[in-house]
Amino acid sequence: MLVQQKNTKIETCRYCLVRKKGICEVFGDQDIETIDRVVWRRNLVEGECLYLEGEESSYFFNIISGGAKLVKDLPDGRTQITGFVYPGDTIGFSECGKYSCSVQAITPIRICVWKREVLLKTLDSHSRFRFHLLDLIQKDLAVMQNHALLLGSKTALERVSSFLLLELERSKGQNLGDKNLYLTMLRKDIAEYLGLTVETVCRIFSELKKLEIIYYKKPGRKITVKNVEYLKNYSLNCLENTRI
Amino acid sequence: MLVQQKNTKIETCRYCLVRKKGICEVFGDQDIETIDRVVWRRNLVEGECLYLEGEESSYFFNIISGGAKLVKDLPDGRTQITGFVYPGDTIGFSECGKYSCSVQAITPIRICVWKREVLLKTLDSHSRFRFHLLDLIQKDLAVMQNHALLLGSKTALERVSSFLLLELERSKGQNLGDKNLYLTMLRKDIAEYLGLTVETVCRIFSELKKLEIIYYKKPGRKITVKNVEYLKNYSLNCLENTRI
DNA sequence: CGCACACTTGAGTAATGTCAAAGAGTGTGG
DNA sequence: CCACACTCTTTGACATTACTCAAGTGTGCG
Repeated sequence: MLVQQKNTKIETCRYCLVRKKGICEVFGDQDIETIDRVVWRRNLVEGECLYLEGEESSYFFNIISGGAKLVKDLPDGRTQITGFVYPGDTIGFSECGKYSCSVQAITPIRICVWKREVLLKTLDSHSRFRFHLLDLIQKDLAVMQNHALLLGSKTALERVSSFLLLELERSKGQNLGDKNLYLTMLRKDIAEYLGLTVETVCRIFSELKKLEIIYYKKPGRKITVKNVEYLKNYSLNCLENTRI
Repeated sequence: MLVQQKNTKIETCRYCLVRKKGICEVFGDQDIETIDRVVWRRNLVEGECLYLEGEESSYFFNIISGGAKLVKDLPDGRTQITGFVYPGDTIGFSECGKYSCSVQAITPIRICVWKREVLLKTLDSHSRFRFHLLDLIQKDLAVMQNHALLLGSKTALERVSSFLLLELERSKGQNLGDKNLYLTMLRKDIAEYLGLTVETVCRIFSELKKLEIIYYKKPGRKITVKNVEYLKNYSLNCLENTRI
């Protein structure tokens, strides 16, 4: 899956790919021109890190294209992926001036860079924006709580099912059918996100395939969900407050 | 551990027990008088729920005294505690207008109630408050990410050690010595917080006691940490970004 | 004093992890 | 264009951790 970087020469916020998603959707055409003058853009290759956990945080970032994972590491090499981010998502929230996790590109990505002070100044002068930003973080918090439920209480089958439903939901925007999803990340990433091993994730994938609940051919990236209801039963997403 | 409700008759924000903690610490004496006129207070008995996951959310709350747990349930009875809150902590953040988890008192508690609009209006007219609130939520998010690391990647021993260190940190405010901590919650709560069973939590407590890393007498609520370094090694809190 | 509830401990089990190896896709260089 | 090397995925056999079930201990409260 290739990410096109087109017409960087005339790239402006106004015609940004994520103009109507996430953080920027509250800005009118006039505001967005102001924003345009204070942000800039950057590319990262697959595998590159945007920042590391614990680093001094002076910037916020908006994903324009591609995907990245939020990572926390233990000293002995175990890692936990706390989330995946995609176009329109904002990252760089911090605690005590330090990033609380690392961000690594899982595809080539293009990002928009806001200096922290710029964002805060914008916050100060734009009432709708404040509430919008607050809503975004509250959503992040709710998503993390859901994920804690998954990690702390669900079985491997339930975790993988929940994950597939989230990915199916996320795929709605892209023009695969409403039963197809495309996994940007490796099995290893899925495992580290779900608190399982690669082998367990693979086994559950195979099992779901054997039960004809999902279907996929060899590369295993494009998945067709043949029976959403079963997946929902397995996932126990009781309150349906899914979405990434 | 009894929670005193004293002089409710003349209770004002100015002399509030959490005047200098959490959300209110940014307010000057003049601001706090304004706040005083728009908030009110409420008591809950042990075990009572403040609100339930999925409920329409119109309020924010500040814990004045006592402790509560944030809970998410699965349809079959399994539950995950996503956090504990104590005096000075603010709860009620929501997603799409609904609370993202339930809140249940683990001791008698007294809370301060802010209507959502009041908080937002205050936000709008008080610059320092906005950044403070943003900081608070970012901290919550960082704490949840740490907890996801614990739930997804740590062993039972590591989880319990991490938990004890967090509780030790939290006990700094109370005047137990710097090696003592008091657990407000049941073993069952600890288990549901750490994604383990009661039995496993008990076994690890016993093991740590046998190794003389911690010490406690029968009720098992007051714990003395005899060897913090061992606990830190076990916990793998690599970046030390602990605190609840 | 005795009941209820929380905590603790033990024995056996089930779920997931570990280790190992094979299969499949992709890219590189001869 | 093919062969080789690399990485990712998948599967199998076995090990281990944590769970389940059960019983016993202790404490506080009526």
